[in-house]
Amino acid sequence: MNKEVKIFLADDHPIFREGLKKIIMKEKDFRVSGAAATGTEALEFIIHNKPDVAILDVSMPGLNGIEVARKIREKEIDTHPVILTMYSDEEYLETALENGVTGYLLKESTHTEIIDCIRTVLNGGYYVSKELQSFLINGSKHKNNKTGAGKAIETLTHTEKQILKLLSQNRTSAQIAKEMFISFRTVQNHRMNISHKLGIAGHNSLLMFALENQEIL
Amino acid sequence: MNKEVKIFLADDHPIFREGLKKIIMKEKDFRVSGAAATGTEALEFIIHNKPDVAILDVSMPGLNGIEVARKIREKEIDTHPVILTMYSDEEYLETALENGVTGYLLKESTHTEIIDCIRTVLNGGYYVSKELQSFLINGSKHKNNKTGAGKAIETLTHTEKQILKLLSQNRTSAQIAKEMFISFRTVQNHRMNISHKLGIAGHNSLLMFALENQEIL
DNA sequence: ATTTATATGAGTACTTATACTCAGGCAGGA
DNA sequence: TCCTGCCTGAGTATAAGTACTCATATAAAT
Repeated sequence: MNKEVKIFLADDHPIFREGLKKIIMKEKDFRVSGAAATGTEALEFIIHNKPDVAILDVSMPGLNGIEVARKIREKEIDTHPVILTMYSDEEYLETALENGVTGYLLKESTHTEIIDCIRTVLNGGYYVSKELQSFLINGSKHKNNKTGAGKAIETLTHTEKQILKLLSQNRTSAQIAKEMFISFRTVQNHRMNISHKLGIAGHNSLLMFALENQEIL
Repeated sequence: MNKEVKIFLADDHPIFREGLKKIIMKEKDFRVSGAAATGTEALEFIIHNKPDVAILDVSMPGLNGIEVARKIREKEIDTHPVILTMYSDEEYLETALENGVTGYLLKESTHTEIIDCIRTVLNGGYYVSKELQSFLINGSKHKNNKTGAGKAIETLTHTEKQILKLLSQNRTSAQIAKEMFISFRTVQNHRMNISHKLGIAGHNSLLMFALENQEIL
């Protein structure tokens, strides 16, 4: 592993680029081989220079970081894309993972986390920032939907859709049970089944889904 | 003018602090005399060390950058506060200027802009990032949609609004506590206080409110 | 006829949110 | 100085959701 690791940076904030560069250059075997402020520039550089790792901001002019990652995979370039973002947004993470991203960092990350992440993806592993790991638990296992929530909804049965609809009106399981003349345990079971079908998990995540999709239920 | 200029940095993102530090240290007469990740730490350092310039992030745990600036003026400390923020938000700029801020930079700023800004405020001048200067000229106010909820929201304190905002991103109390460096019991207390102020009660009702009003938080 | 999907119900454990209570610290105003 | 508002933290109790397990019944599909 004594070869020098080429790392590329893309972020539209000059200060951030400087900070990242400084952190990376503290590692003796790492080298910053280039930097860009837009997704388009980034992709061009990556295609021509094939760095080992590309650290990509999500919000950039032109292509965003996730789109750059997708292009990297489409063109079968041997560069590990690492996403670096301000927000701990579940949806971004999922989309990123679906597009071949193997490292996902928040800008709150410490030096150690950044270096850990780079080394992990270099070794072929996945690295997701601690704050986001709760989202990950079910996300990568099954389900490749989420690009079209509508598709996933179609796999739900009539009863399940009915429960989702009532959920979106902020009813509790007990209230739904009463309205549907079934046990509240049955409602809970349906909720779990729905969550599994949709590939979601965690507190309130089903409620959030119901709210976001209430017009197509 | 041959005295060394002491500059202090406050930002909760380690990468950003590194980047800023690097940019500032390229100037021979500038020195980074300290850095902090929270507003409270920042204020303490500024009081004790009285740097010439304090570069303050807006969104930080504890006090935010603008609050730190206000404290600096209240305590009549001879430090020039410079606000550094992600968002080109008119309201923030106004509040900042009202609180004695003489420099207002966006995180998109280039090296040159940052250095220019520091030199300008050192000379007693005002520096506002180009992207924001339009707001200064036509001091227009196109806000205030008092939808009833809007009025209630205005009675909330800054901390309460921050918690509501995080809630709207589907964070749990424990996650919010971690992000704000406070106990999750305190978060729960804030949630109860918010509910009382807004006149709402019951499971998920606060989450629902946060979701419905997330764009005006 | 066996499998499969669906609907129903329950046991158990754990996490999270709501709803009270109380209290200390700190800053600003009357 | 006292009072008030805000932030902080905790004790206790209850309600609700999540996450697994298991079981039964029925209808449709193979």
